[in-house]
Amino acid sequence: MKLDRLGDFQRTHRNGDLRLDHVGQTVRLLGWCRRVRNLGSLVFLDLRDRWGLVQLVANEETADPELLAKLKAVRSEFVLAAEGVVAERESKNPNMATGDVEIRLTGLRILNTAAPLPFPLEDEGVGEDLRLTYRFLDLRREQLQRNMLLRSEVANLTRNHFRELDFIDVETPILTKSTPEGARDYLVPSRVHAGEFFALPQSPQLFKQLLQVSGFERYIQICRCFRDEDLRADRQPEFTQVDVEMSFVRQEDVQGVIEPLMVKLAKVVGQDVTAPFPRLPYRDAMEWYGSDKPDLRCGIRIQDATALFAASGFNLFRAAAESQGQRRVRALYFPGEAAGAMSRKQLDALQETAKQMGAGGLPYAKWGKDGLASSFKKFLEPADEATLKTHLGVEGEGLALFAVGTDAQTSRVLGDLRVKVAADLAFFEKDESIRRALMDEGTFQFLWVVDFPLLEWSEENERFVACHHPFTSPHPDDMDLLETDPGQCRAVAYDLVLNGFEVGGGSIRIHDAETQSRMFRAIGIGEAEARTKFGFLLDALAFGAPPHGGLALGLDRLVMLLAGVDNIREVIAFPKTSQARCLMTNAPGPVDERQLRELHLLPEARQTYRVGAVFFESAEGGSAELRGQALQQISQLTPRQAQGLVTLDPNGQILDAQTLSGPTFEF
RNA sequence: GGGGUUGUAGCUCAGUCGGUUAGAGUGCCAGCCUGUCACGCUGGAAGUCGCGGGUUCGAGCCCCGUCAGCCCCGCCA
Repeated sequence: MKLDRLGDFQRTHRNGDLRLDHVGQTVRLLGWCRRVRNLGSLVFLDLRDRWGLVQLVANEETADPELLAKLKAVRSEFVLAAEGVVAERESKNPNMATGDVEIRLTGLRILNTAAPLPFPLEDEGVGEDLRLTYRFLDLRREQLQRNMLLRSEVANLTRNHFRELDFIDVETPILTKSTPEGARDYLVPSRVHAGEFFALPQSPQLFKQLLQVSGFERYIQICRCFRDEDLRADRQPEFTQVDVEMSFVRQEDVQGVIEPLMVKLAKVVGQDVTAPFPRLPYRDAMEWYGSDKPDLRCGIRIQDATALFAASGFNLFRAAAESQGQRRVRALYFPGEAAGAMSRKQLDALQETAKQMGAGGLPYAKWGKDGLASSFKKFLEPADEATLKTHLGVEGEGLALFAVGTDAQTSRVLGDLRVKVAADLAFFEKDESIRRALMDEGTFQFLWVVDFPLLEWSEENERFVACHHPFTSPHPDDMDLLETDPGQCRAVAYDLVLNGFEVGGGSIRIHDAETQSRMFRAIGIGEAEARTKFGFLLDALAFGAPPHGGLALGLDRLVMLLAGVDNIREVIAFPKTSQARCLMTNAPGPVDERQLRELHLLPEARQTYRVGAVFFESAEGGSAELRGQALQQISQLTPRQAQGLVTLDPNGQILDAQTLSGPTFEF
């Protein structure tokens, strides 16, 4: 098909903006054909641009035959420039923003054709591998256009927010140094320095701290970070971080800068949230919610029920009560008729889930229409039941689930079931207030989890490792524990949590060399090692480092939650699959051997040198040093007639040498 | 590294107990159609049943392996 040129065509309006006010005006529009409806001598076409959709029309009576023929040749996703007059429609479409008007065509340019798309843009259920292979088409879909627009809006609001607060945006290196602690690094081989590597940043952590030493006081960067770890629905190997660092601040100061930003961002998607957000110590979060990132849309709390079973006939529970706190009985109580109506089959399914999370079983007590049903009913005297009901706060119907074990075990199981079960029950629960208590869908529940432990014991490394990172300040009240009981030492570290997702994390940093040394010592990094790995940081701390702290927000995850989608790929233009591939570009891919050699990742190939007493040169390149070696070899081999072919391996070892007869001038 | 799940026409899917020529909707192509807007009607083309092997008289279906997508555990300072 012969294409038209854009030429001097100038767009006069955005397609989505046209209204009855425009009737009578001649307009020039650009965009893609969403669909043609050809009724024979009357043809409709929906033209889409970034701002909306408008209907074009032409008919046999009024339109130029050539124009009509051209219009009929248009297929979905052709790129068009259209000129026409805005007219009120004969039959209006109330489902369309521009549904009152249409454009009576007076001119049409086909700027480009389009092959039939591999998948329909309207369809929601298209396979994700296909969508990722043709991501440029996928991004034409309304949902992704909306998501990318939202993301852009969030980034702009964020920049403006920090700009108003006098933060400075500083770029930090992408080619940087591998950090020994934490996630696996993506490595970049250095061509100039054989055998050495850059690492892509997991975060600009040290740089932003050094910028505080430099005196910038308030730093912000929206930057890409990289972690070579396995993916999840909310985790990509490269991701964007809103990176913040401030001098002369306490934890509350950092939080006080972030909270109003969250209020603004929530507002973009019509959510009213109020600052300050609740602060929840890590210990309470684990005790009440079994998670360090609790979803507070669910109001149910884990309760300790150990003491109730001190004299129980149920051995499992009594043994825990007698374990002196080593093991406990903890419970979740879900009120409501939906909970009381849980079937045996559903409870069995829950038990399976619990077992997969490492629980031995899932004892339950259910108060339904027919009274009490329980997996340990035979051990429950009427008096015990009454105590249990009082303790758990049972009124009317409901379901209690129990877990027995160490705190870590029971937290994990109950923390997970808390949200899962509550969400399921809320779906069926008829009582509005109970439903809200179970799961208040459609709200944003921010909170800060604070007072994280500074260190945790790593079985793998047989030493303590930093929970957050090794630059996190110990809690001032716990400073002595660093040496006496490191596991109990709290950190001045805080996570921002939204609806069960960690959307940010930060800490007050260590700003004096002595504390930093104590920290390194606590995690088994010796003085020499600290010097090699973090020498520049230790130096910096020695030259007037101000007290400082900050935080990083996961922009992708935040936008995901704002967009109300359950996958981070939906808010990233060109994401990787869960196997860390790009299906569109097929990255990562193999590279030429030549490239590998340049990067010193493959040994240099064997090389044959033509050498002679008068001059020598390489036949196919080779290395200058080895040419000299080849010459030496041939002169030893044939002292009088030093000319020939010498093949050396990359280390200069002779693989083959032969003399050539006669003078060497013919080279 | 481990577990689960999916893979059939361009797309979304159905496919019974292992049994004749693997179907539907949609998209695509052609024709008709003056008020459509998921236009309608008629006709047509379209398949390496992810790939490889095995069992069987016979495999889309059963078995083994493998690849890819998705979810989870480990991992993610």
